[in-house]
Amino acid sequence: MTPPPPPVPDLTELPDAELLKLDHQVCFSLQAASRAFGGVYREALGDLGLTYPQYLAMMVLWEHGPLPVKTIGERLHLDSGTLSPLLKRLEAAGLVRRERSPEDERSVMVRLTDAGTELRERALPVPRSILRATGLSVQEILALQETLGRLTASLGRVV
Amino acid sequence: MTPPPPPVPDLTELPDAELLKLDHQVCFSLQAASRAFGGVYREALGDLGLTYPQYLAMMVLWEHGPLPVKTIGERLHLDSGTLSPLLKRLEAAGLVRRERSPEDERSVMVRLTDAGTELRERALPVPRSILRATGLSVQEILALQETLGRLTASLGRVV
DNA sequence: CATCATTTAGTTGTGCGCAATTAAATTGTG
DNA sequence: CACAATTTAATTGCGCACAACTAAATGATG
Repeated sequence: MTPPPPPVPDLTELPDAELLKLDHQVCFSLQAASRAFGGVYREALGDLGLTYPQYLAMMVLWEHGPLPVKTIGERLHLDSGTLSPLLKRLEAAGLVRRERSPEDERSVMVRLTDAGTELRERALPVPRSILRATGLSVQEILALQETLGRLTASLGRVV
Repeated sequence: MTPPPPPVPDLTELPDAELLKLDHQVCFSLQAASRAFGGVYREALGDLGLTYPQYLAMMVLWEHGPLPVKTIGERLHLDSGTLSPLLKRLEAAGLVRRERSPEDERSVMVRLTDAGTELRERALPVPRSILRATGLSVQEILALQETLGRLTASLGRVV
């Protein structure tokens, strides 16, 4: 990928103008990729009637079974301000039910309905088509995720 | 869409169930990093009274001078549905003026006010602090950008 | 030149993402 | 036990992203 390690500039040596460009590019690249993913997912998930964040929430439930809102939020790094309306929409679509936990009345358990469980079958082929659309090899994807993980940790906003 | 020899990633060996796990979603890593950037930018730009998308728009104007809305949108891959209210907010903040072009009355020219031009000085140290916050080396950043660029191109949603 | 198509912004509506606040239940402590 | 602190969701408000639509100006065509 980058076989020859040429004179590698340190951040402290670069002029502001250069940093401005670099900064612009890296954040912009990130958002552009994120937005491109959004478009592909919108197409892939349109038939299922899910948005991408809704799909993420469904995946957590498919994988782990009934969970309180808090746990879903931890898995997705989302707070109740985002999740509450999202889960309400999933409930309105008949995919989940929300009911307060008997043992702890603060907590709201979210569980799949039959329709929500069955939707998993139709969602199974989605990841493969998405990954194929990236044009990246498995190794590249893993390397990318590793870098992004470190980046996110450094930026320190795990929420 | 991709007539040239498709460099098919080696995904065929992994079972669907494995792919469907949250941990294997590149997109999730990407969005997490993107949101983490948002948080850091929010802190860095708070003093300037700018959001990150507003900062991007200001950067385009700082770099290129007065531009029609359409051109700003092309630079940032944003449409009028996003830009119109954003530019209105910048105008309300006294940073830009918007006036219809005399030679083409359809087009709206956006130009910096004095306050908008002067804001650039206060924005200059932002990129360095952002890049430092990433914890990545310059070569890692360049490699990341390269991968993200290919990714975005493959996903094919440049706008 | 009259009409239709295209271009350019704006508007509306939906759905995040997040900060700040509120309300209720639970826990901890004197 | 009483009361303060904490936990858990929900709500409100703001801004962005995008689709779908509208309105106005311009360009193209017969």
